[in-house]
Amino acid sequence: MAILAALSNPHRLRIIAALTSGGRNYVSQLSRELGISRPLLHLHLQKLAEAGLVTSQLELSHDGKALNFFEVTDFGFELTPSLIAEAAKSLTTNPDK
Amino acid sequence: MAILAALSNPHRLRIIAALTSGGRNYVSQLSRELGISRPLLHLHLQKLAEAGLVTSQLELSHDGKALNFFEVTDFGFELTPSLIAEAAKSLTTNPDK
DNA sequence: TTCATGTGTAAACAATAACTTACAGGTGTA
DNA sequence: TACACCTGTAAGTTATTGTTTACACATGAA
Repeated sequence: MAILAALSNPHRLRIIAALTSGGRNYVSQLSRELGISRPLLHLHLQKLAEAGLVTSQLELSHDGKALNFFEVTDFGFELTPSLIAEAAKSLTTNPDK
Repeated sequence: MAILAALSNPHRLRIIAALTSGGRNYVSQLSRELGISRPLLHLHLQKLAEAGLVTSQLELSHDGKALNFFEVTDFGFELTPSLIAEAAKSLTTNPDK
């Protein structure tokens, strides 16, 4: 559910695409490549991370800057009516929001 | 993309679940079973139909009422980083919204 | 005719999500 | 010190969704 919500946004799809094709990257660099503001990218990365679609690890560059690298987890989900029906059961009992 | 957006809503997941488990159903009846108002259900069904996840066909009941039956299409999608990366290409060239 | 059923949709409002701007802090180099 | 990078986040605004209420119309039965 959180995964579907995370993927229902053009920016976030492009973020995953960029990280998939170009490999891991840090926030500021990625924001330049995608042409979206850093705070906005930060927010989207946050949602993707909450959904477990990306992970981050803070690293120190050679010149001492702290860079937060993101990369996609190699997830795999299948979307079929029956699987959705199964997943939807957790909605009635567990009011997600 | 429209598919992902359509699935990123609790109501719509429950609609698919209900139609998958209980088979085809018409709007008013479904709204009673799910406990959501008919206009609201109508709107959600509309979005699901636009995404191609459900189809509808108008039928006449024995007593002459026009009933609009909905059923799920047996779709199947796989969600992986590379498939998303591929799908995201159509976003840059084709501004969906 | 009136009532109960079914259909659809427009309009107004409420709740979320998206986005920008602005701030606060860190390091290394000139 | 001042600048150029990097990080994060809070606040305010705009845009998008979701939701309700109310309308309009059609059919069969009482």
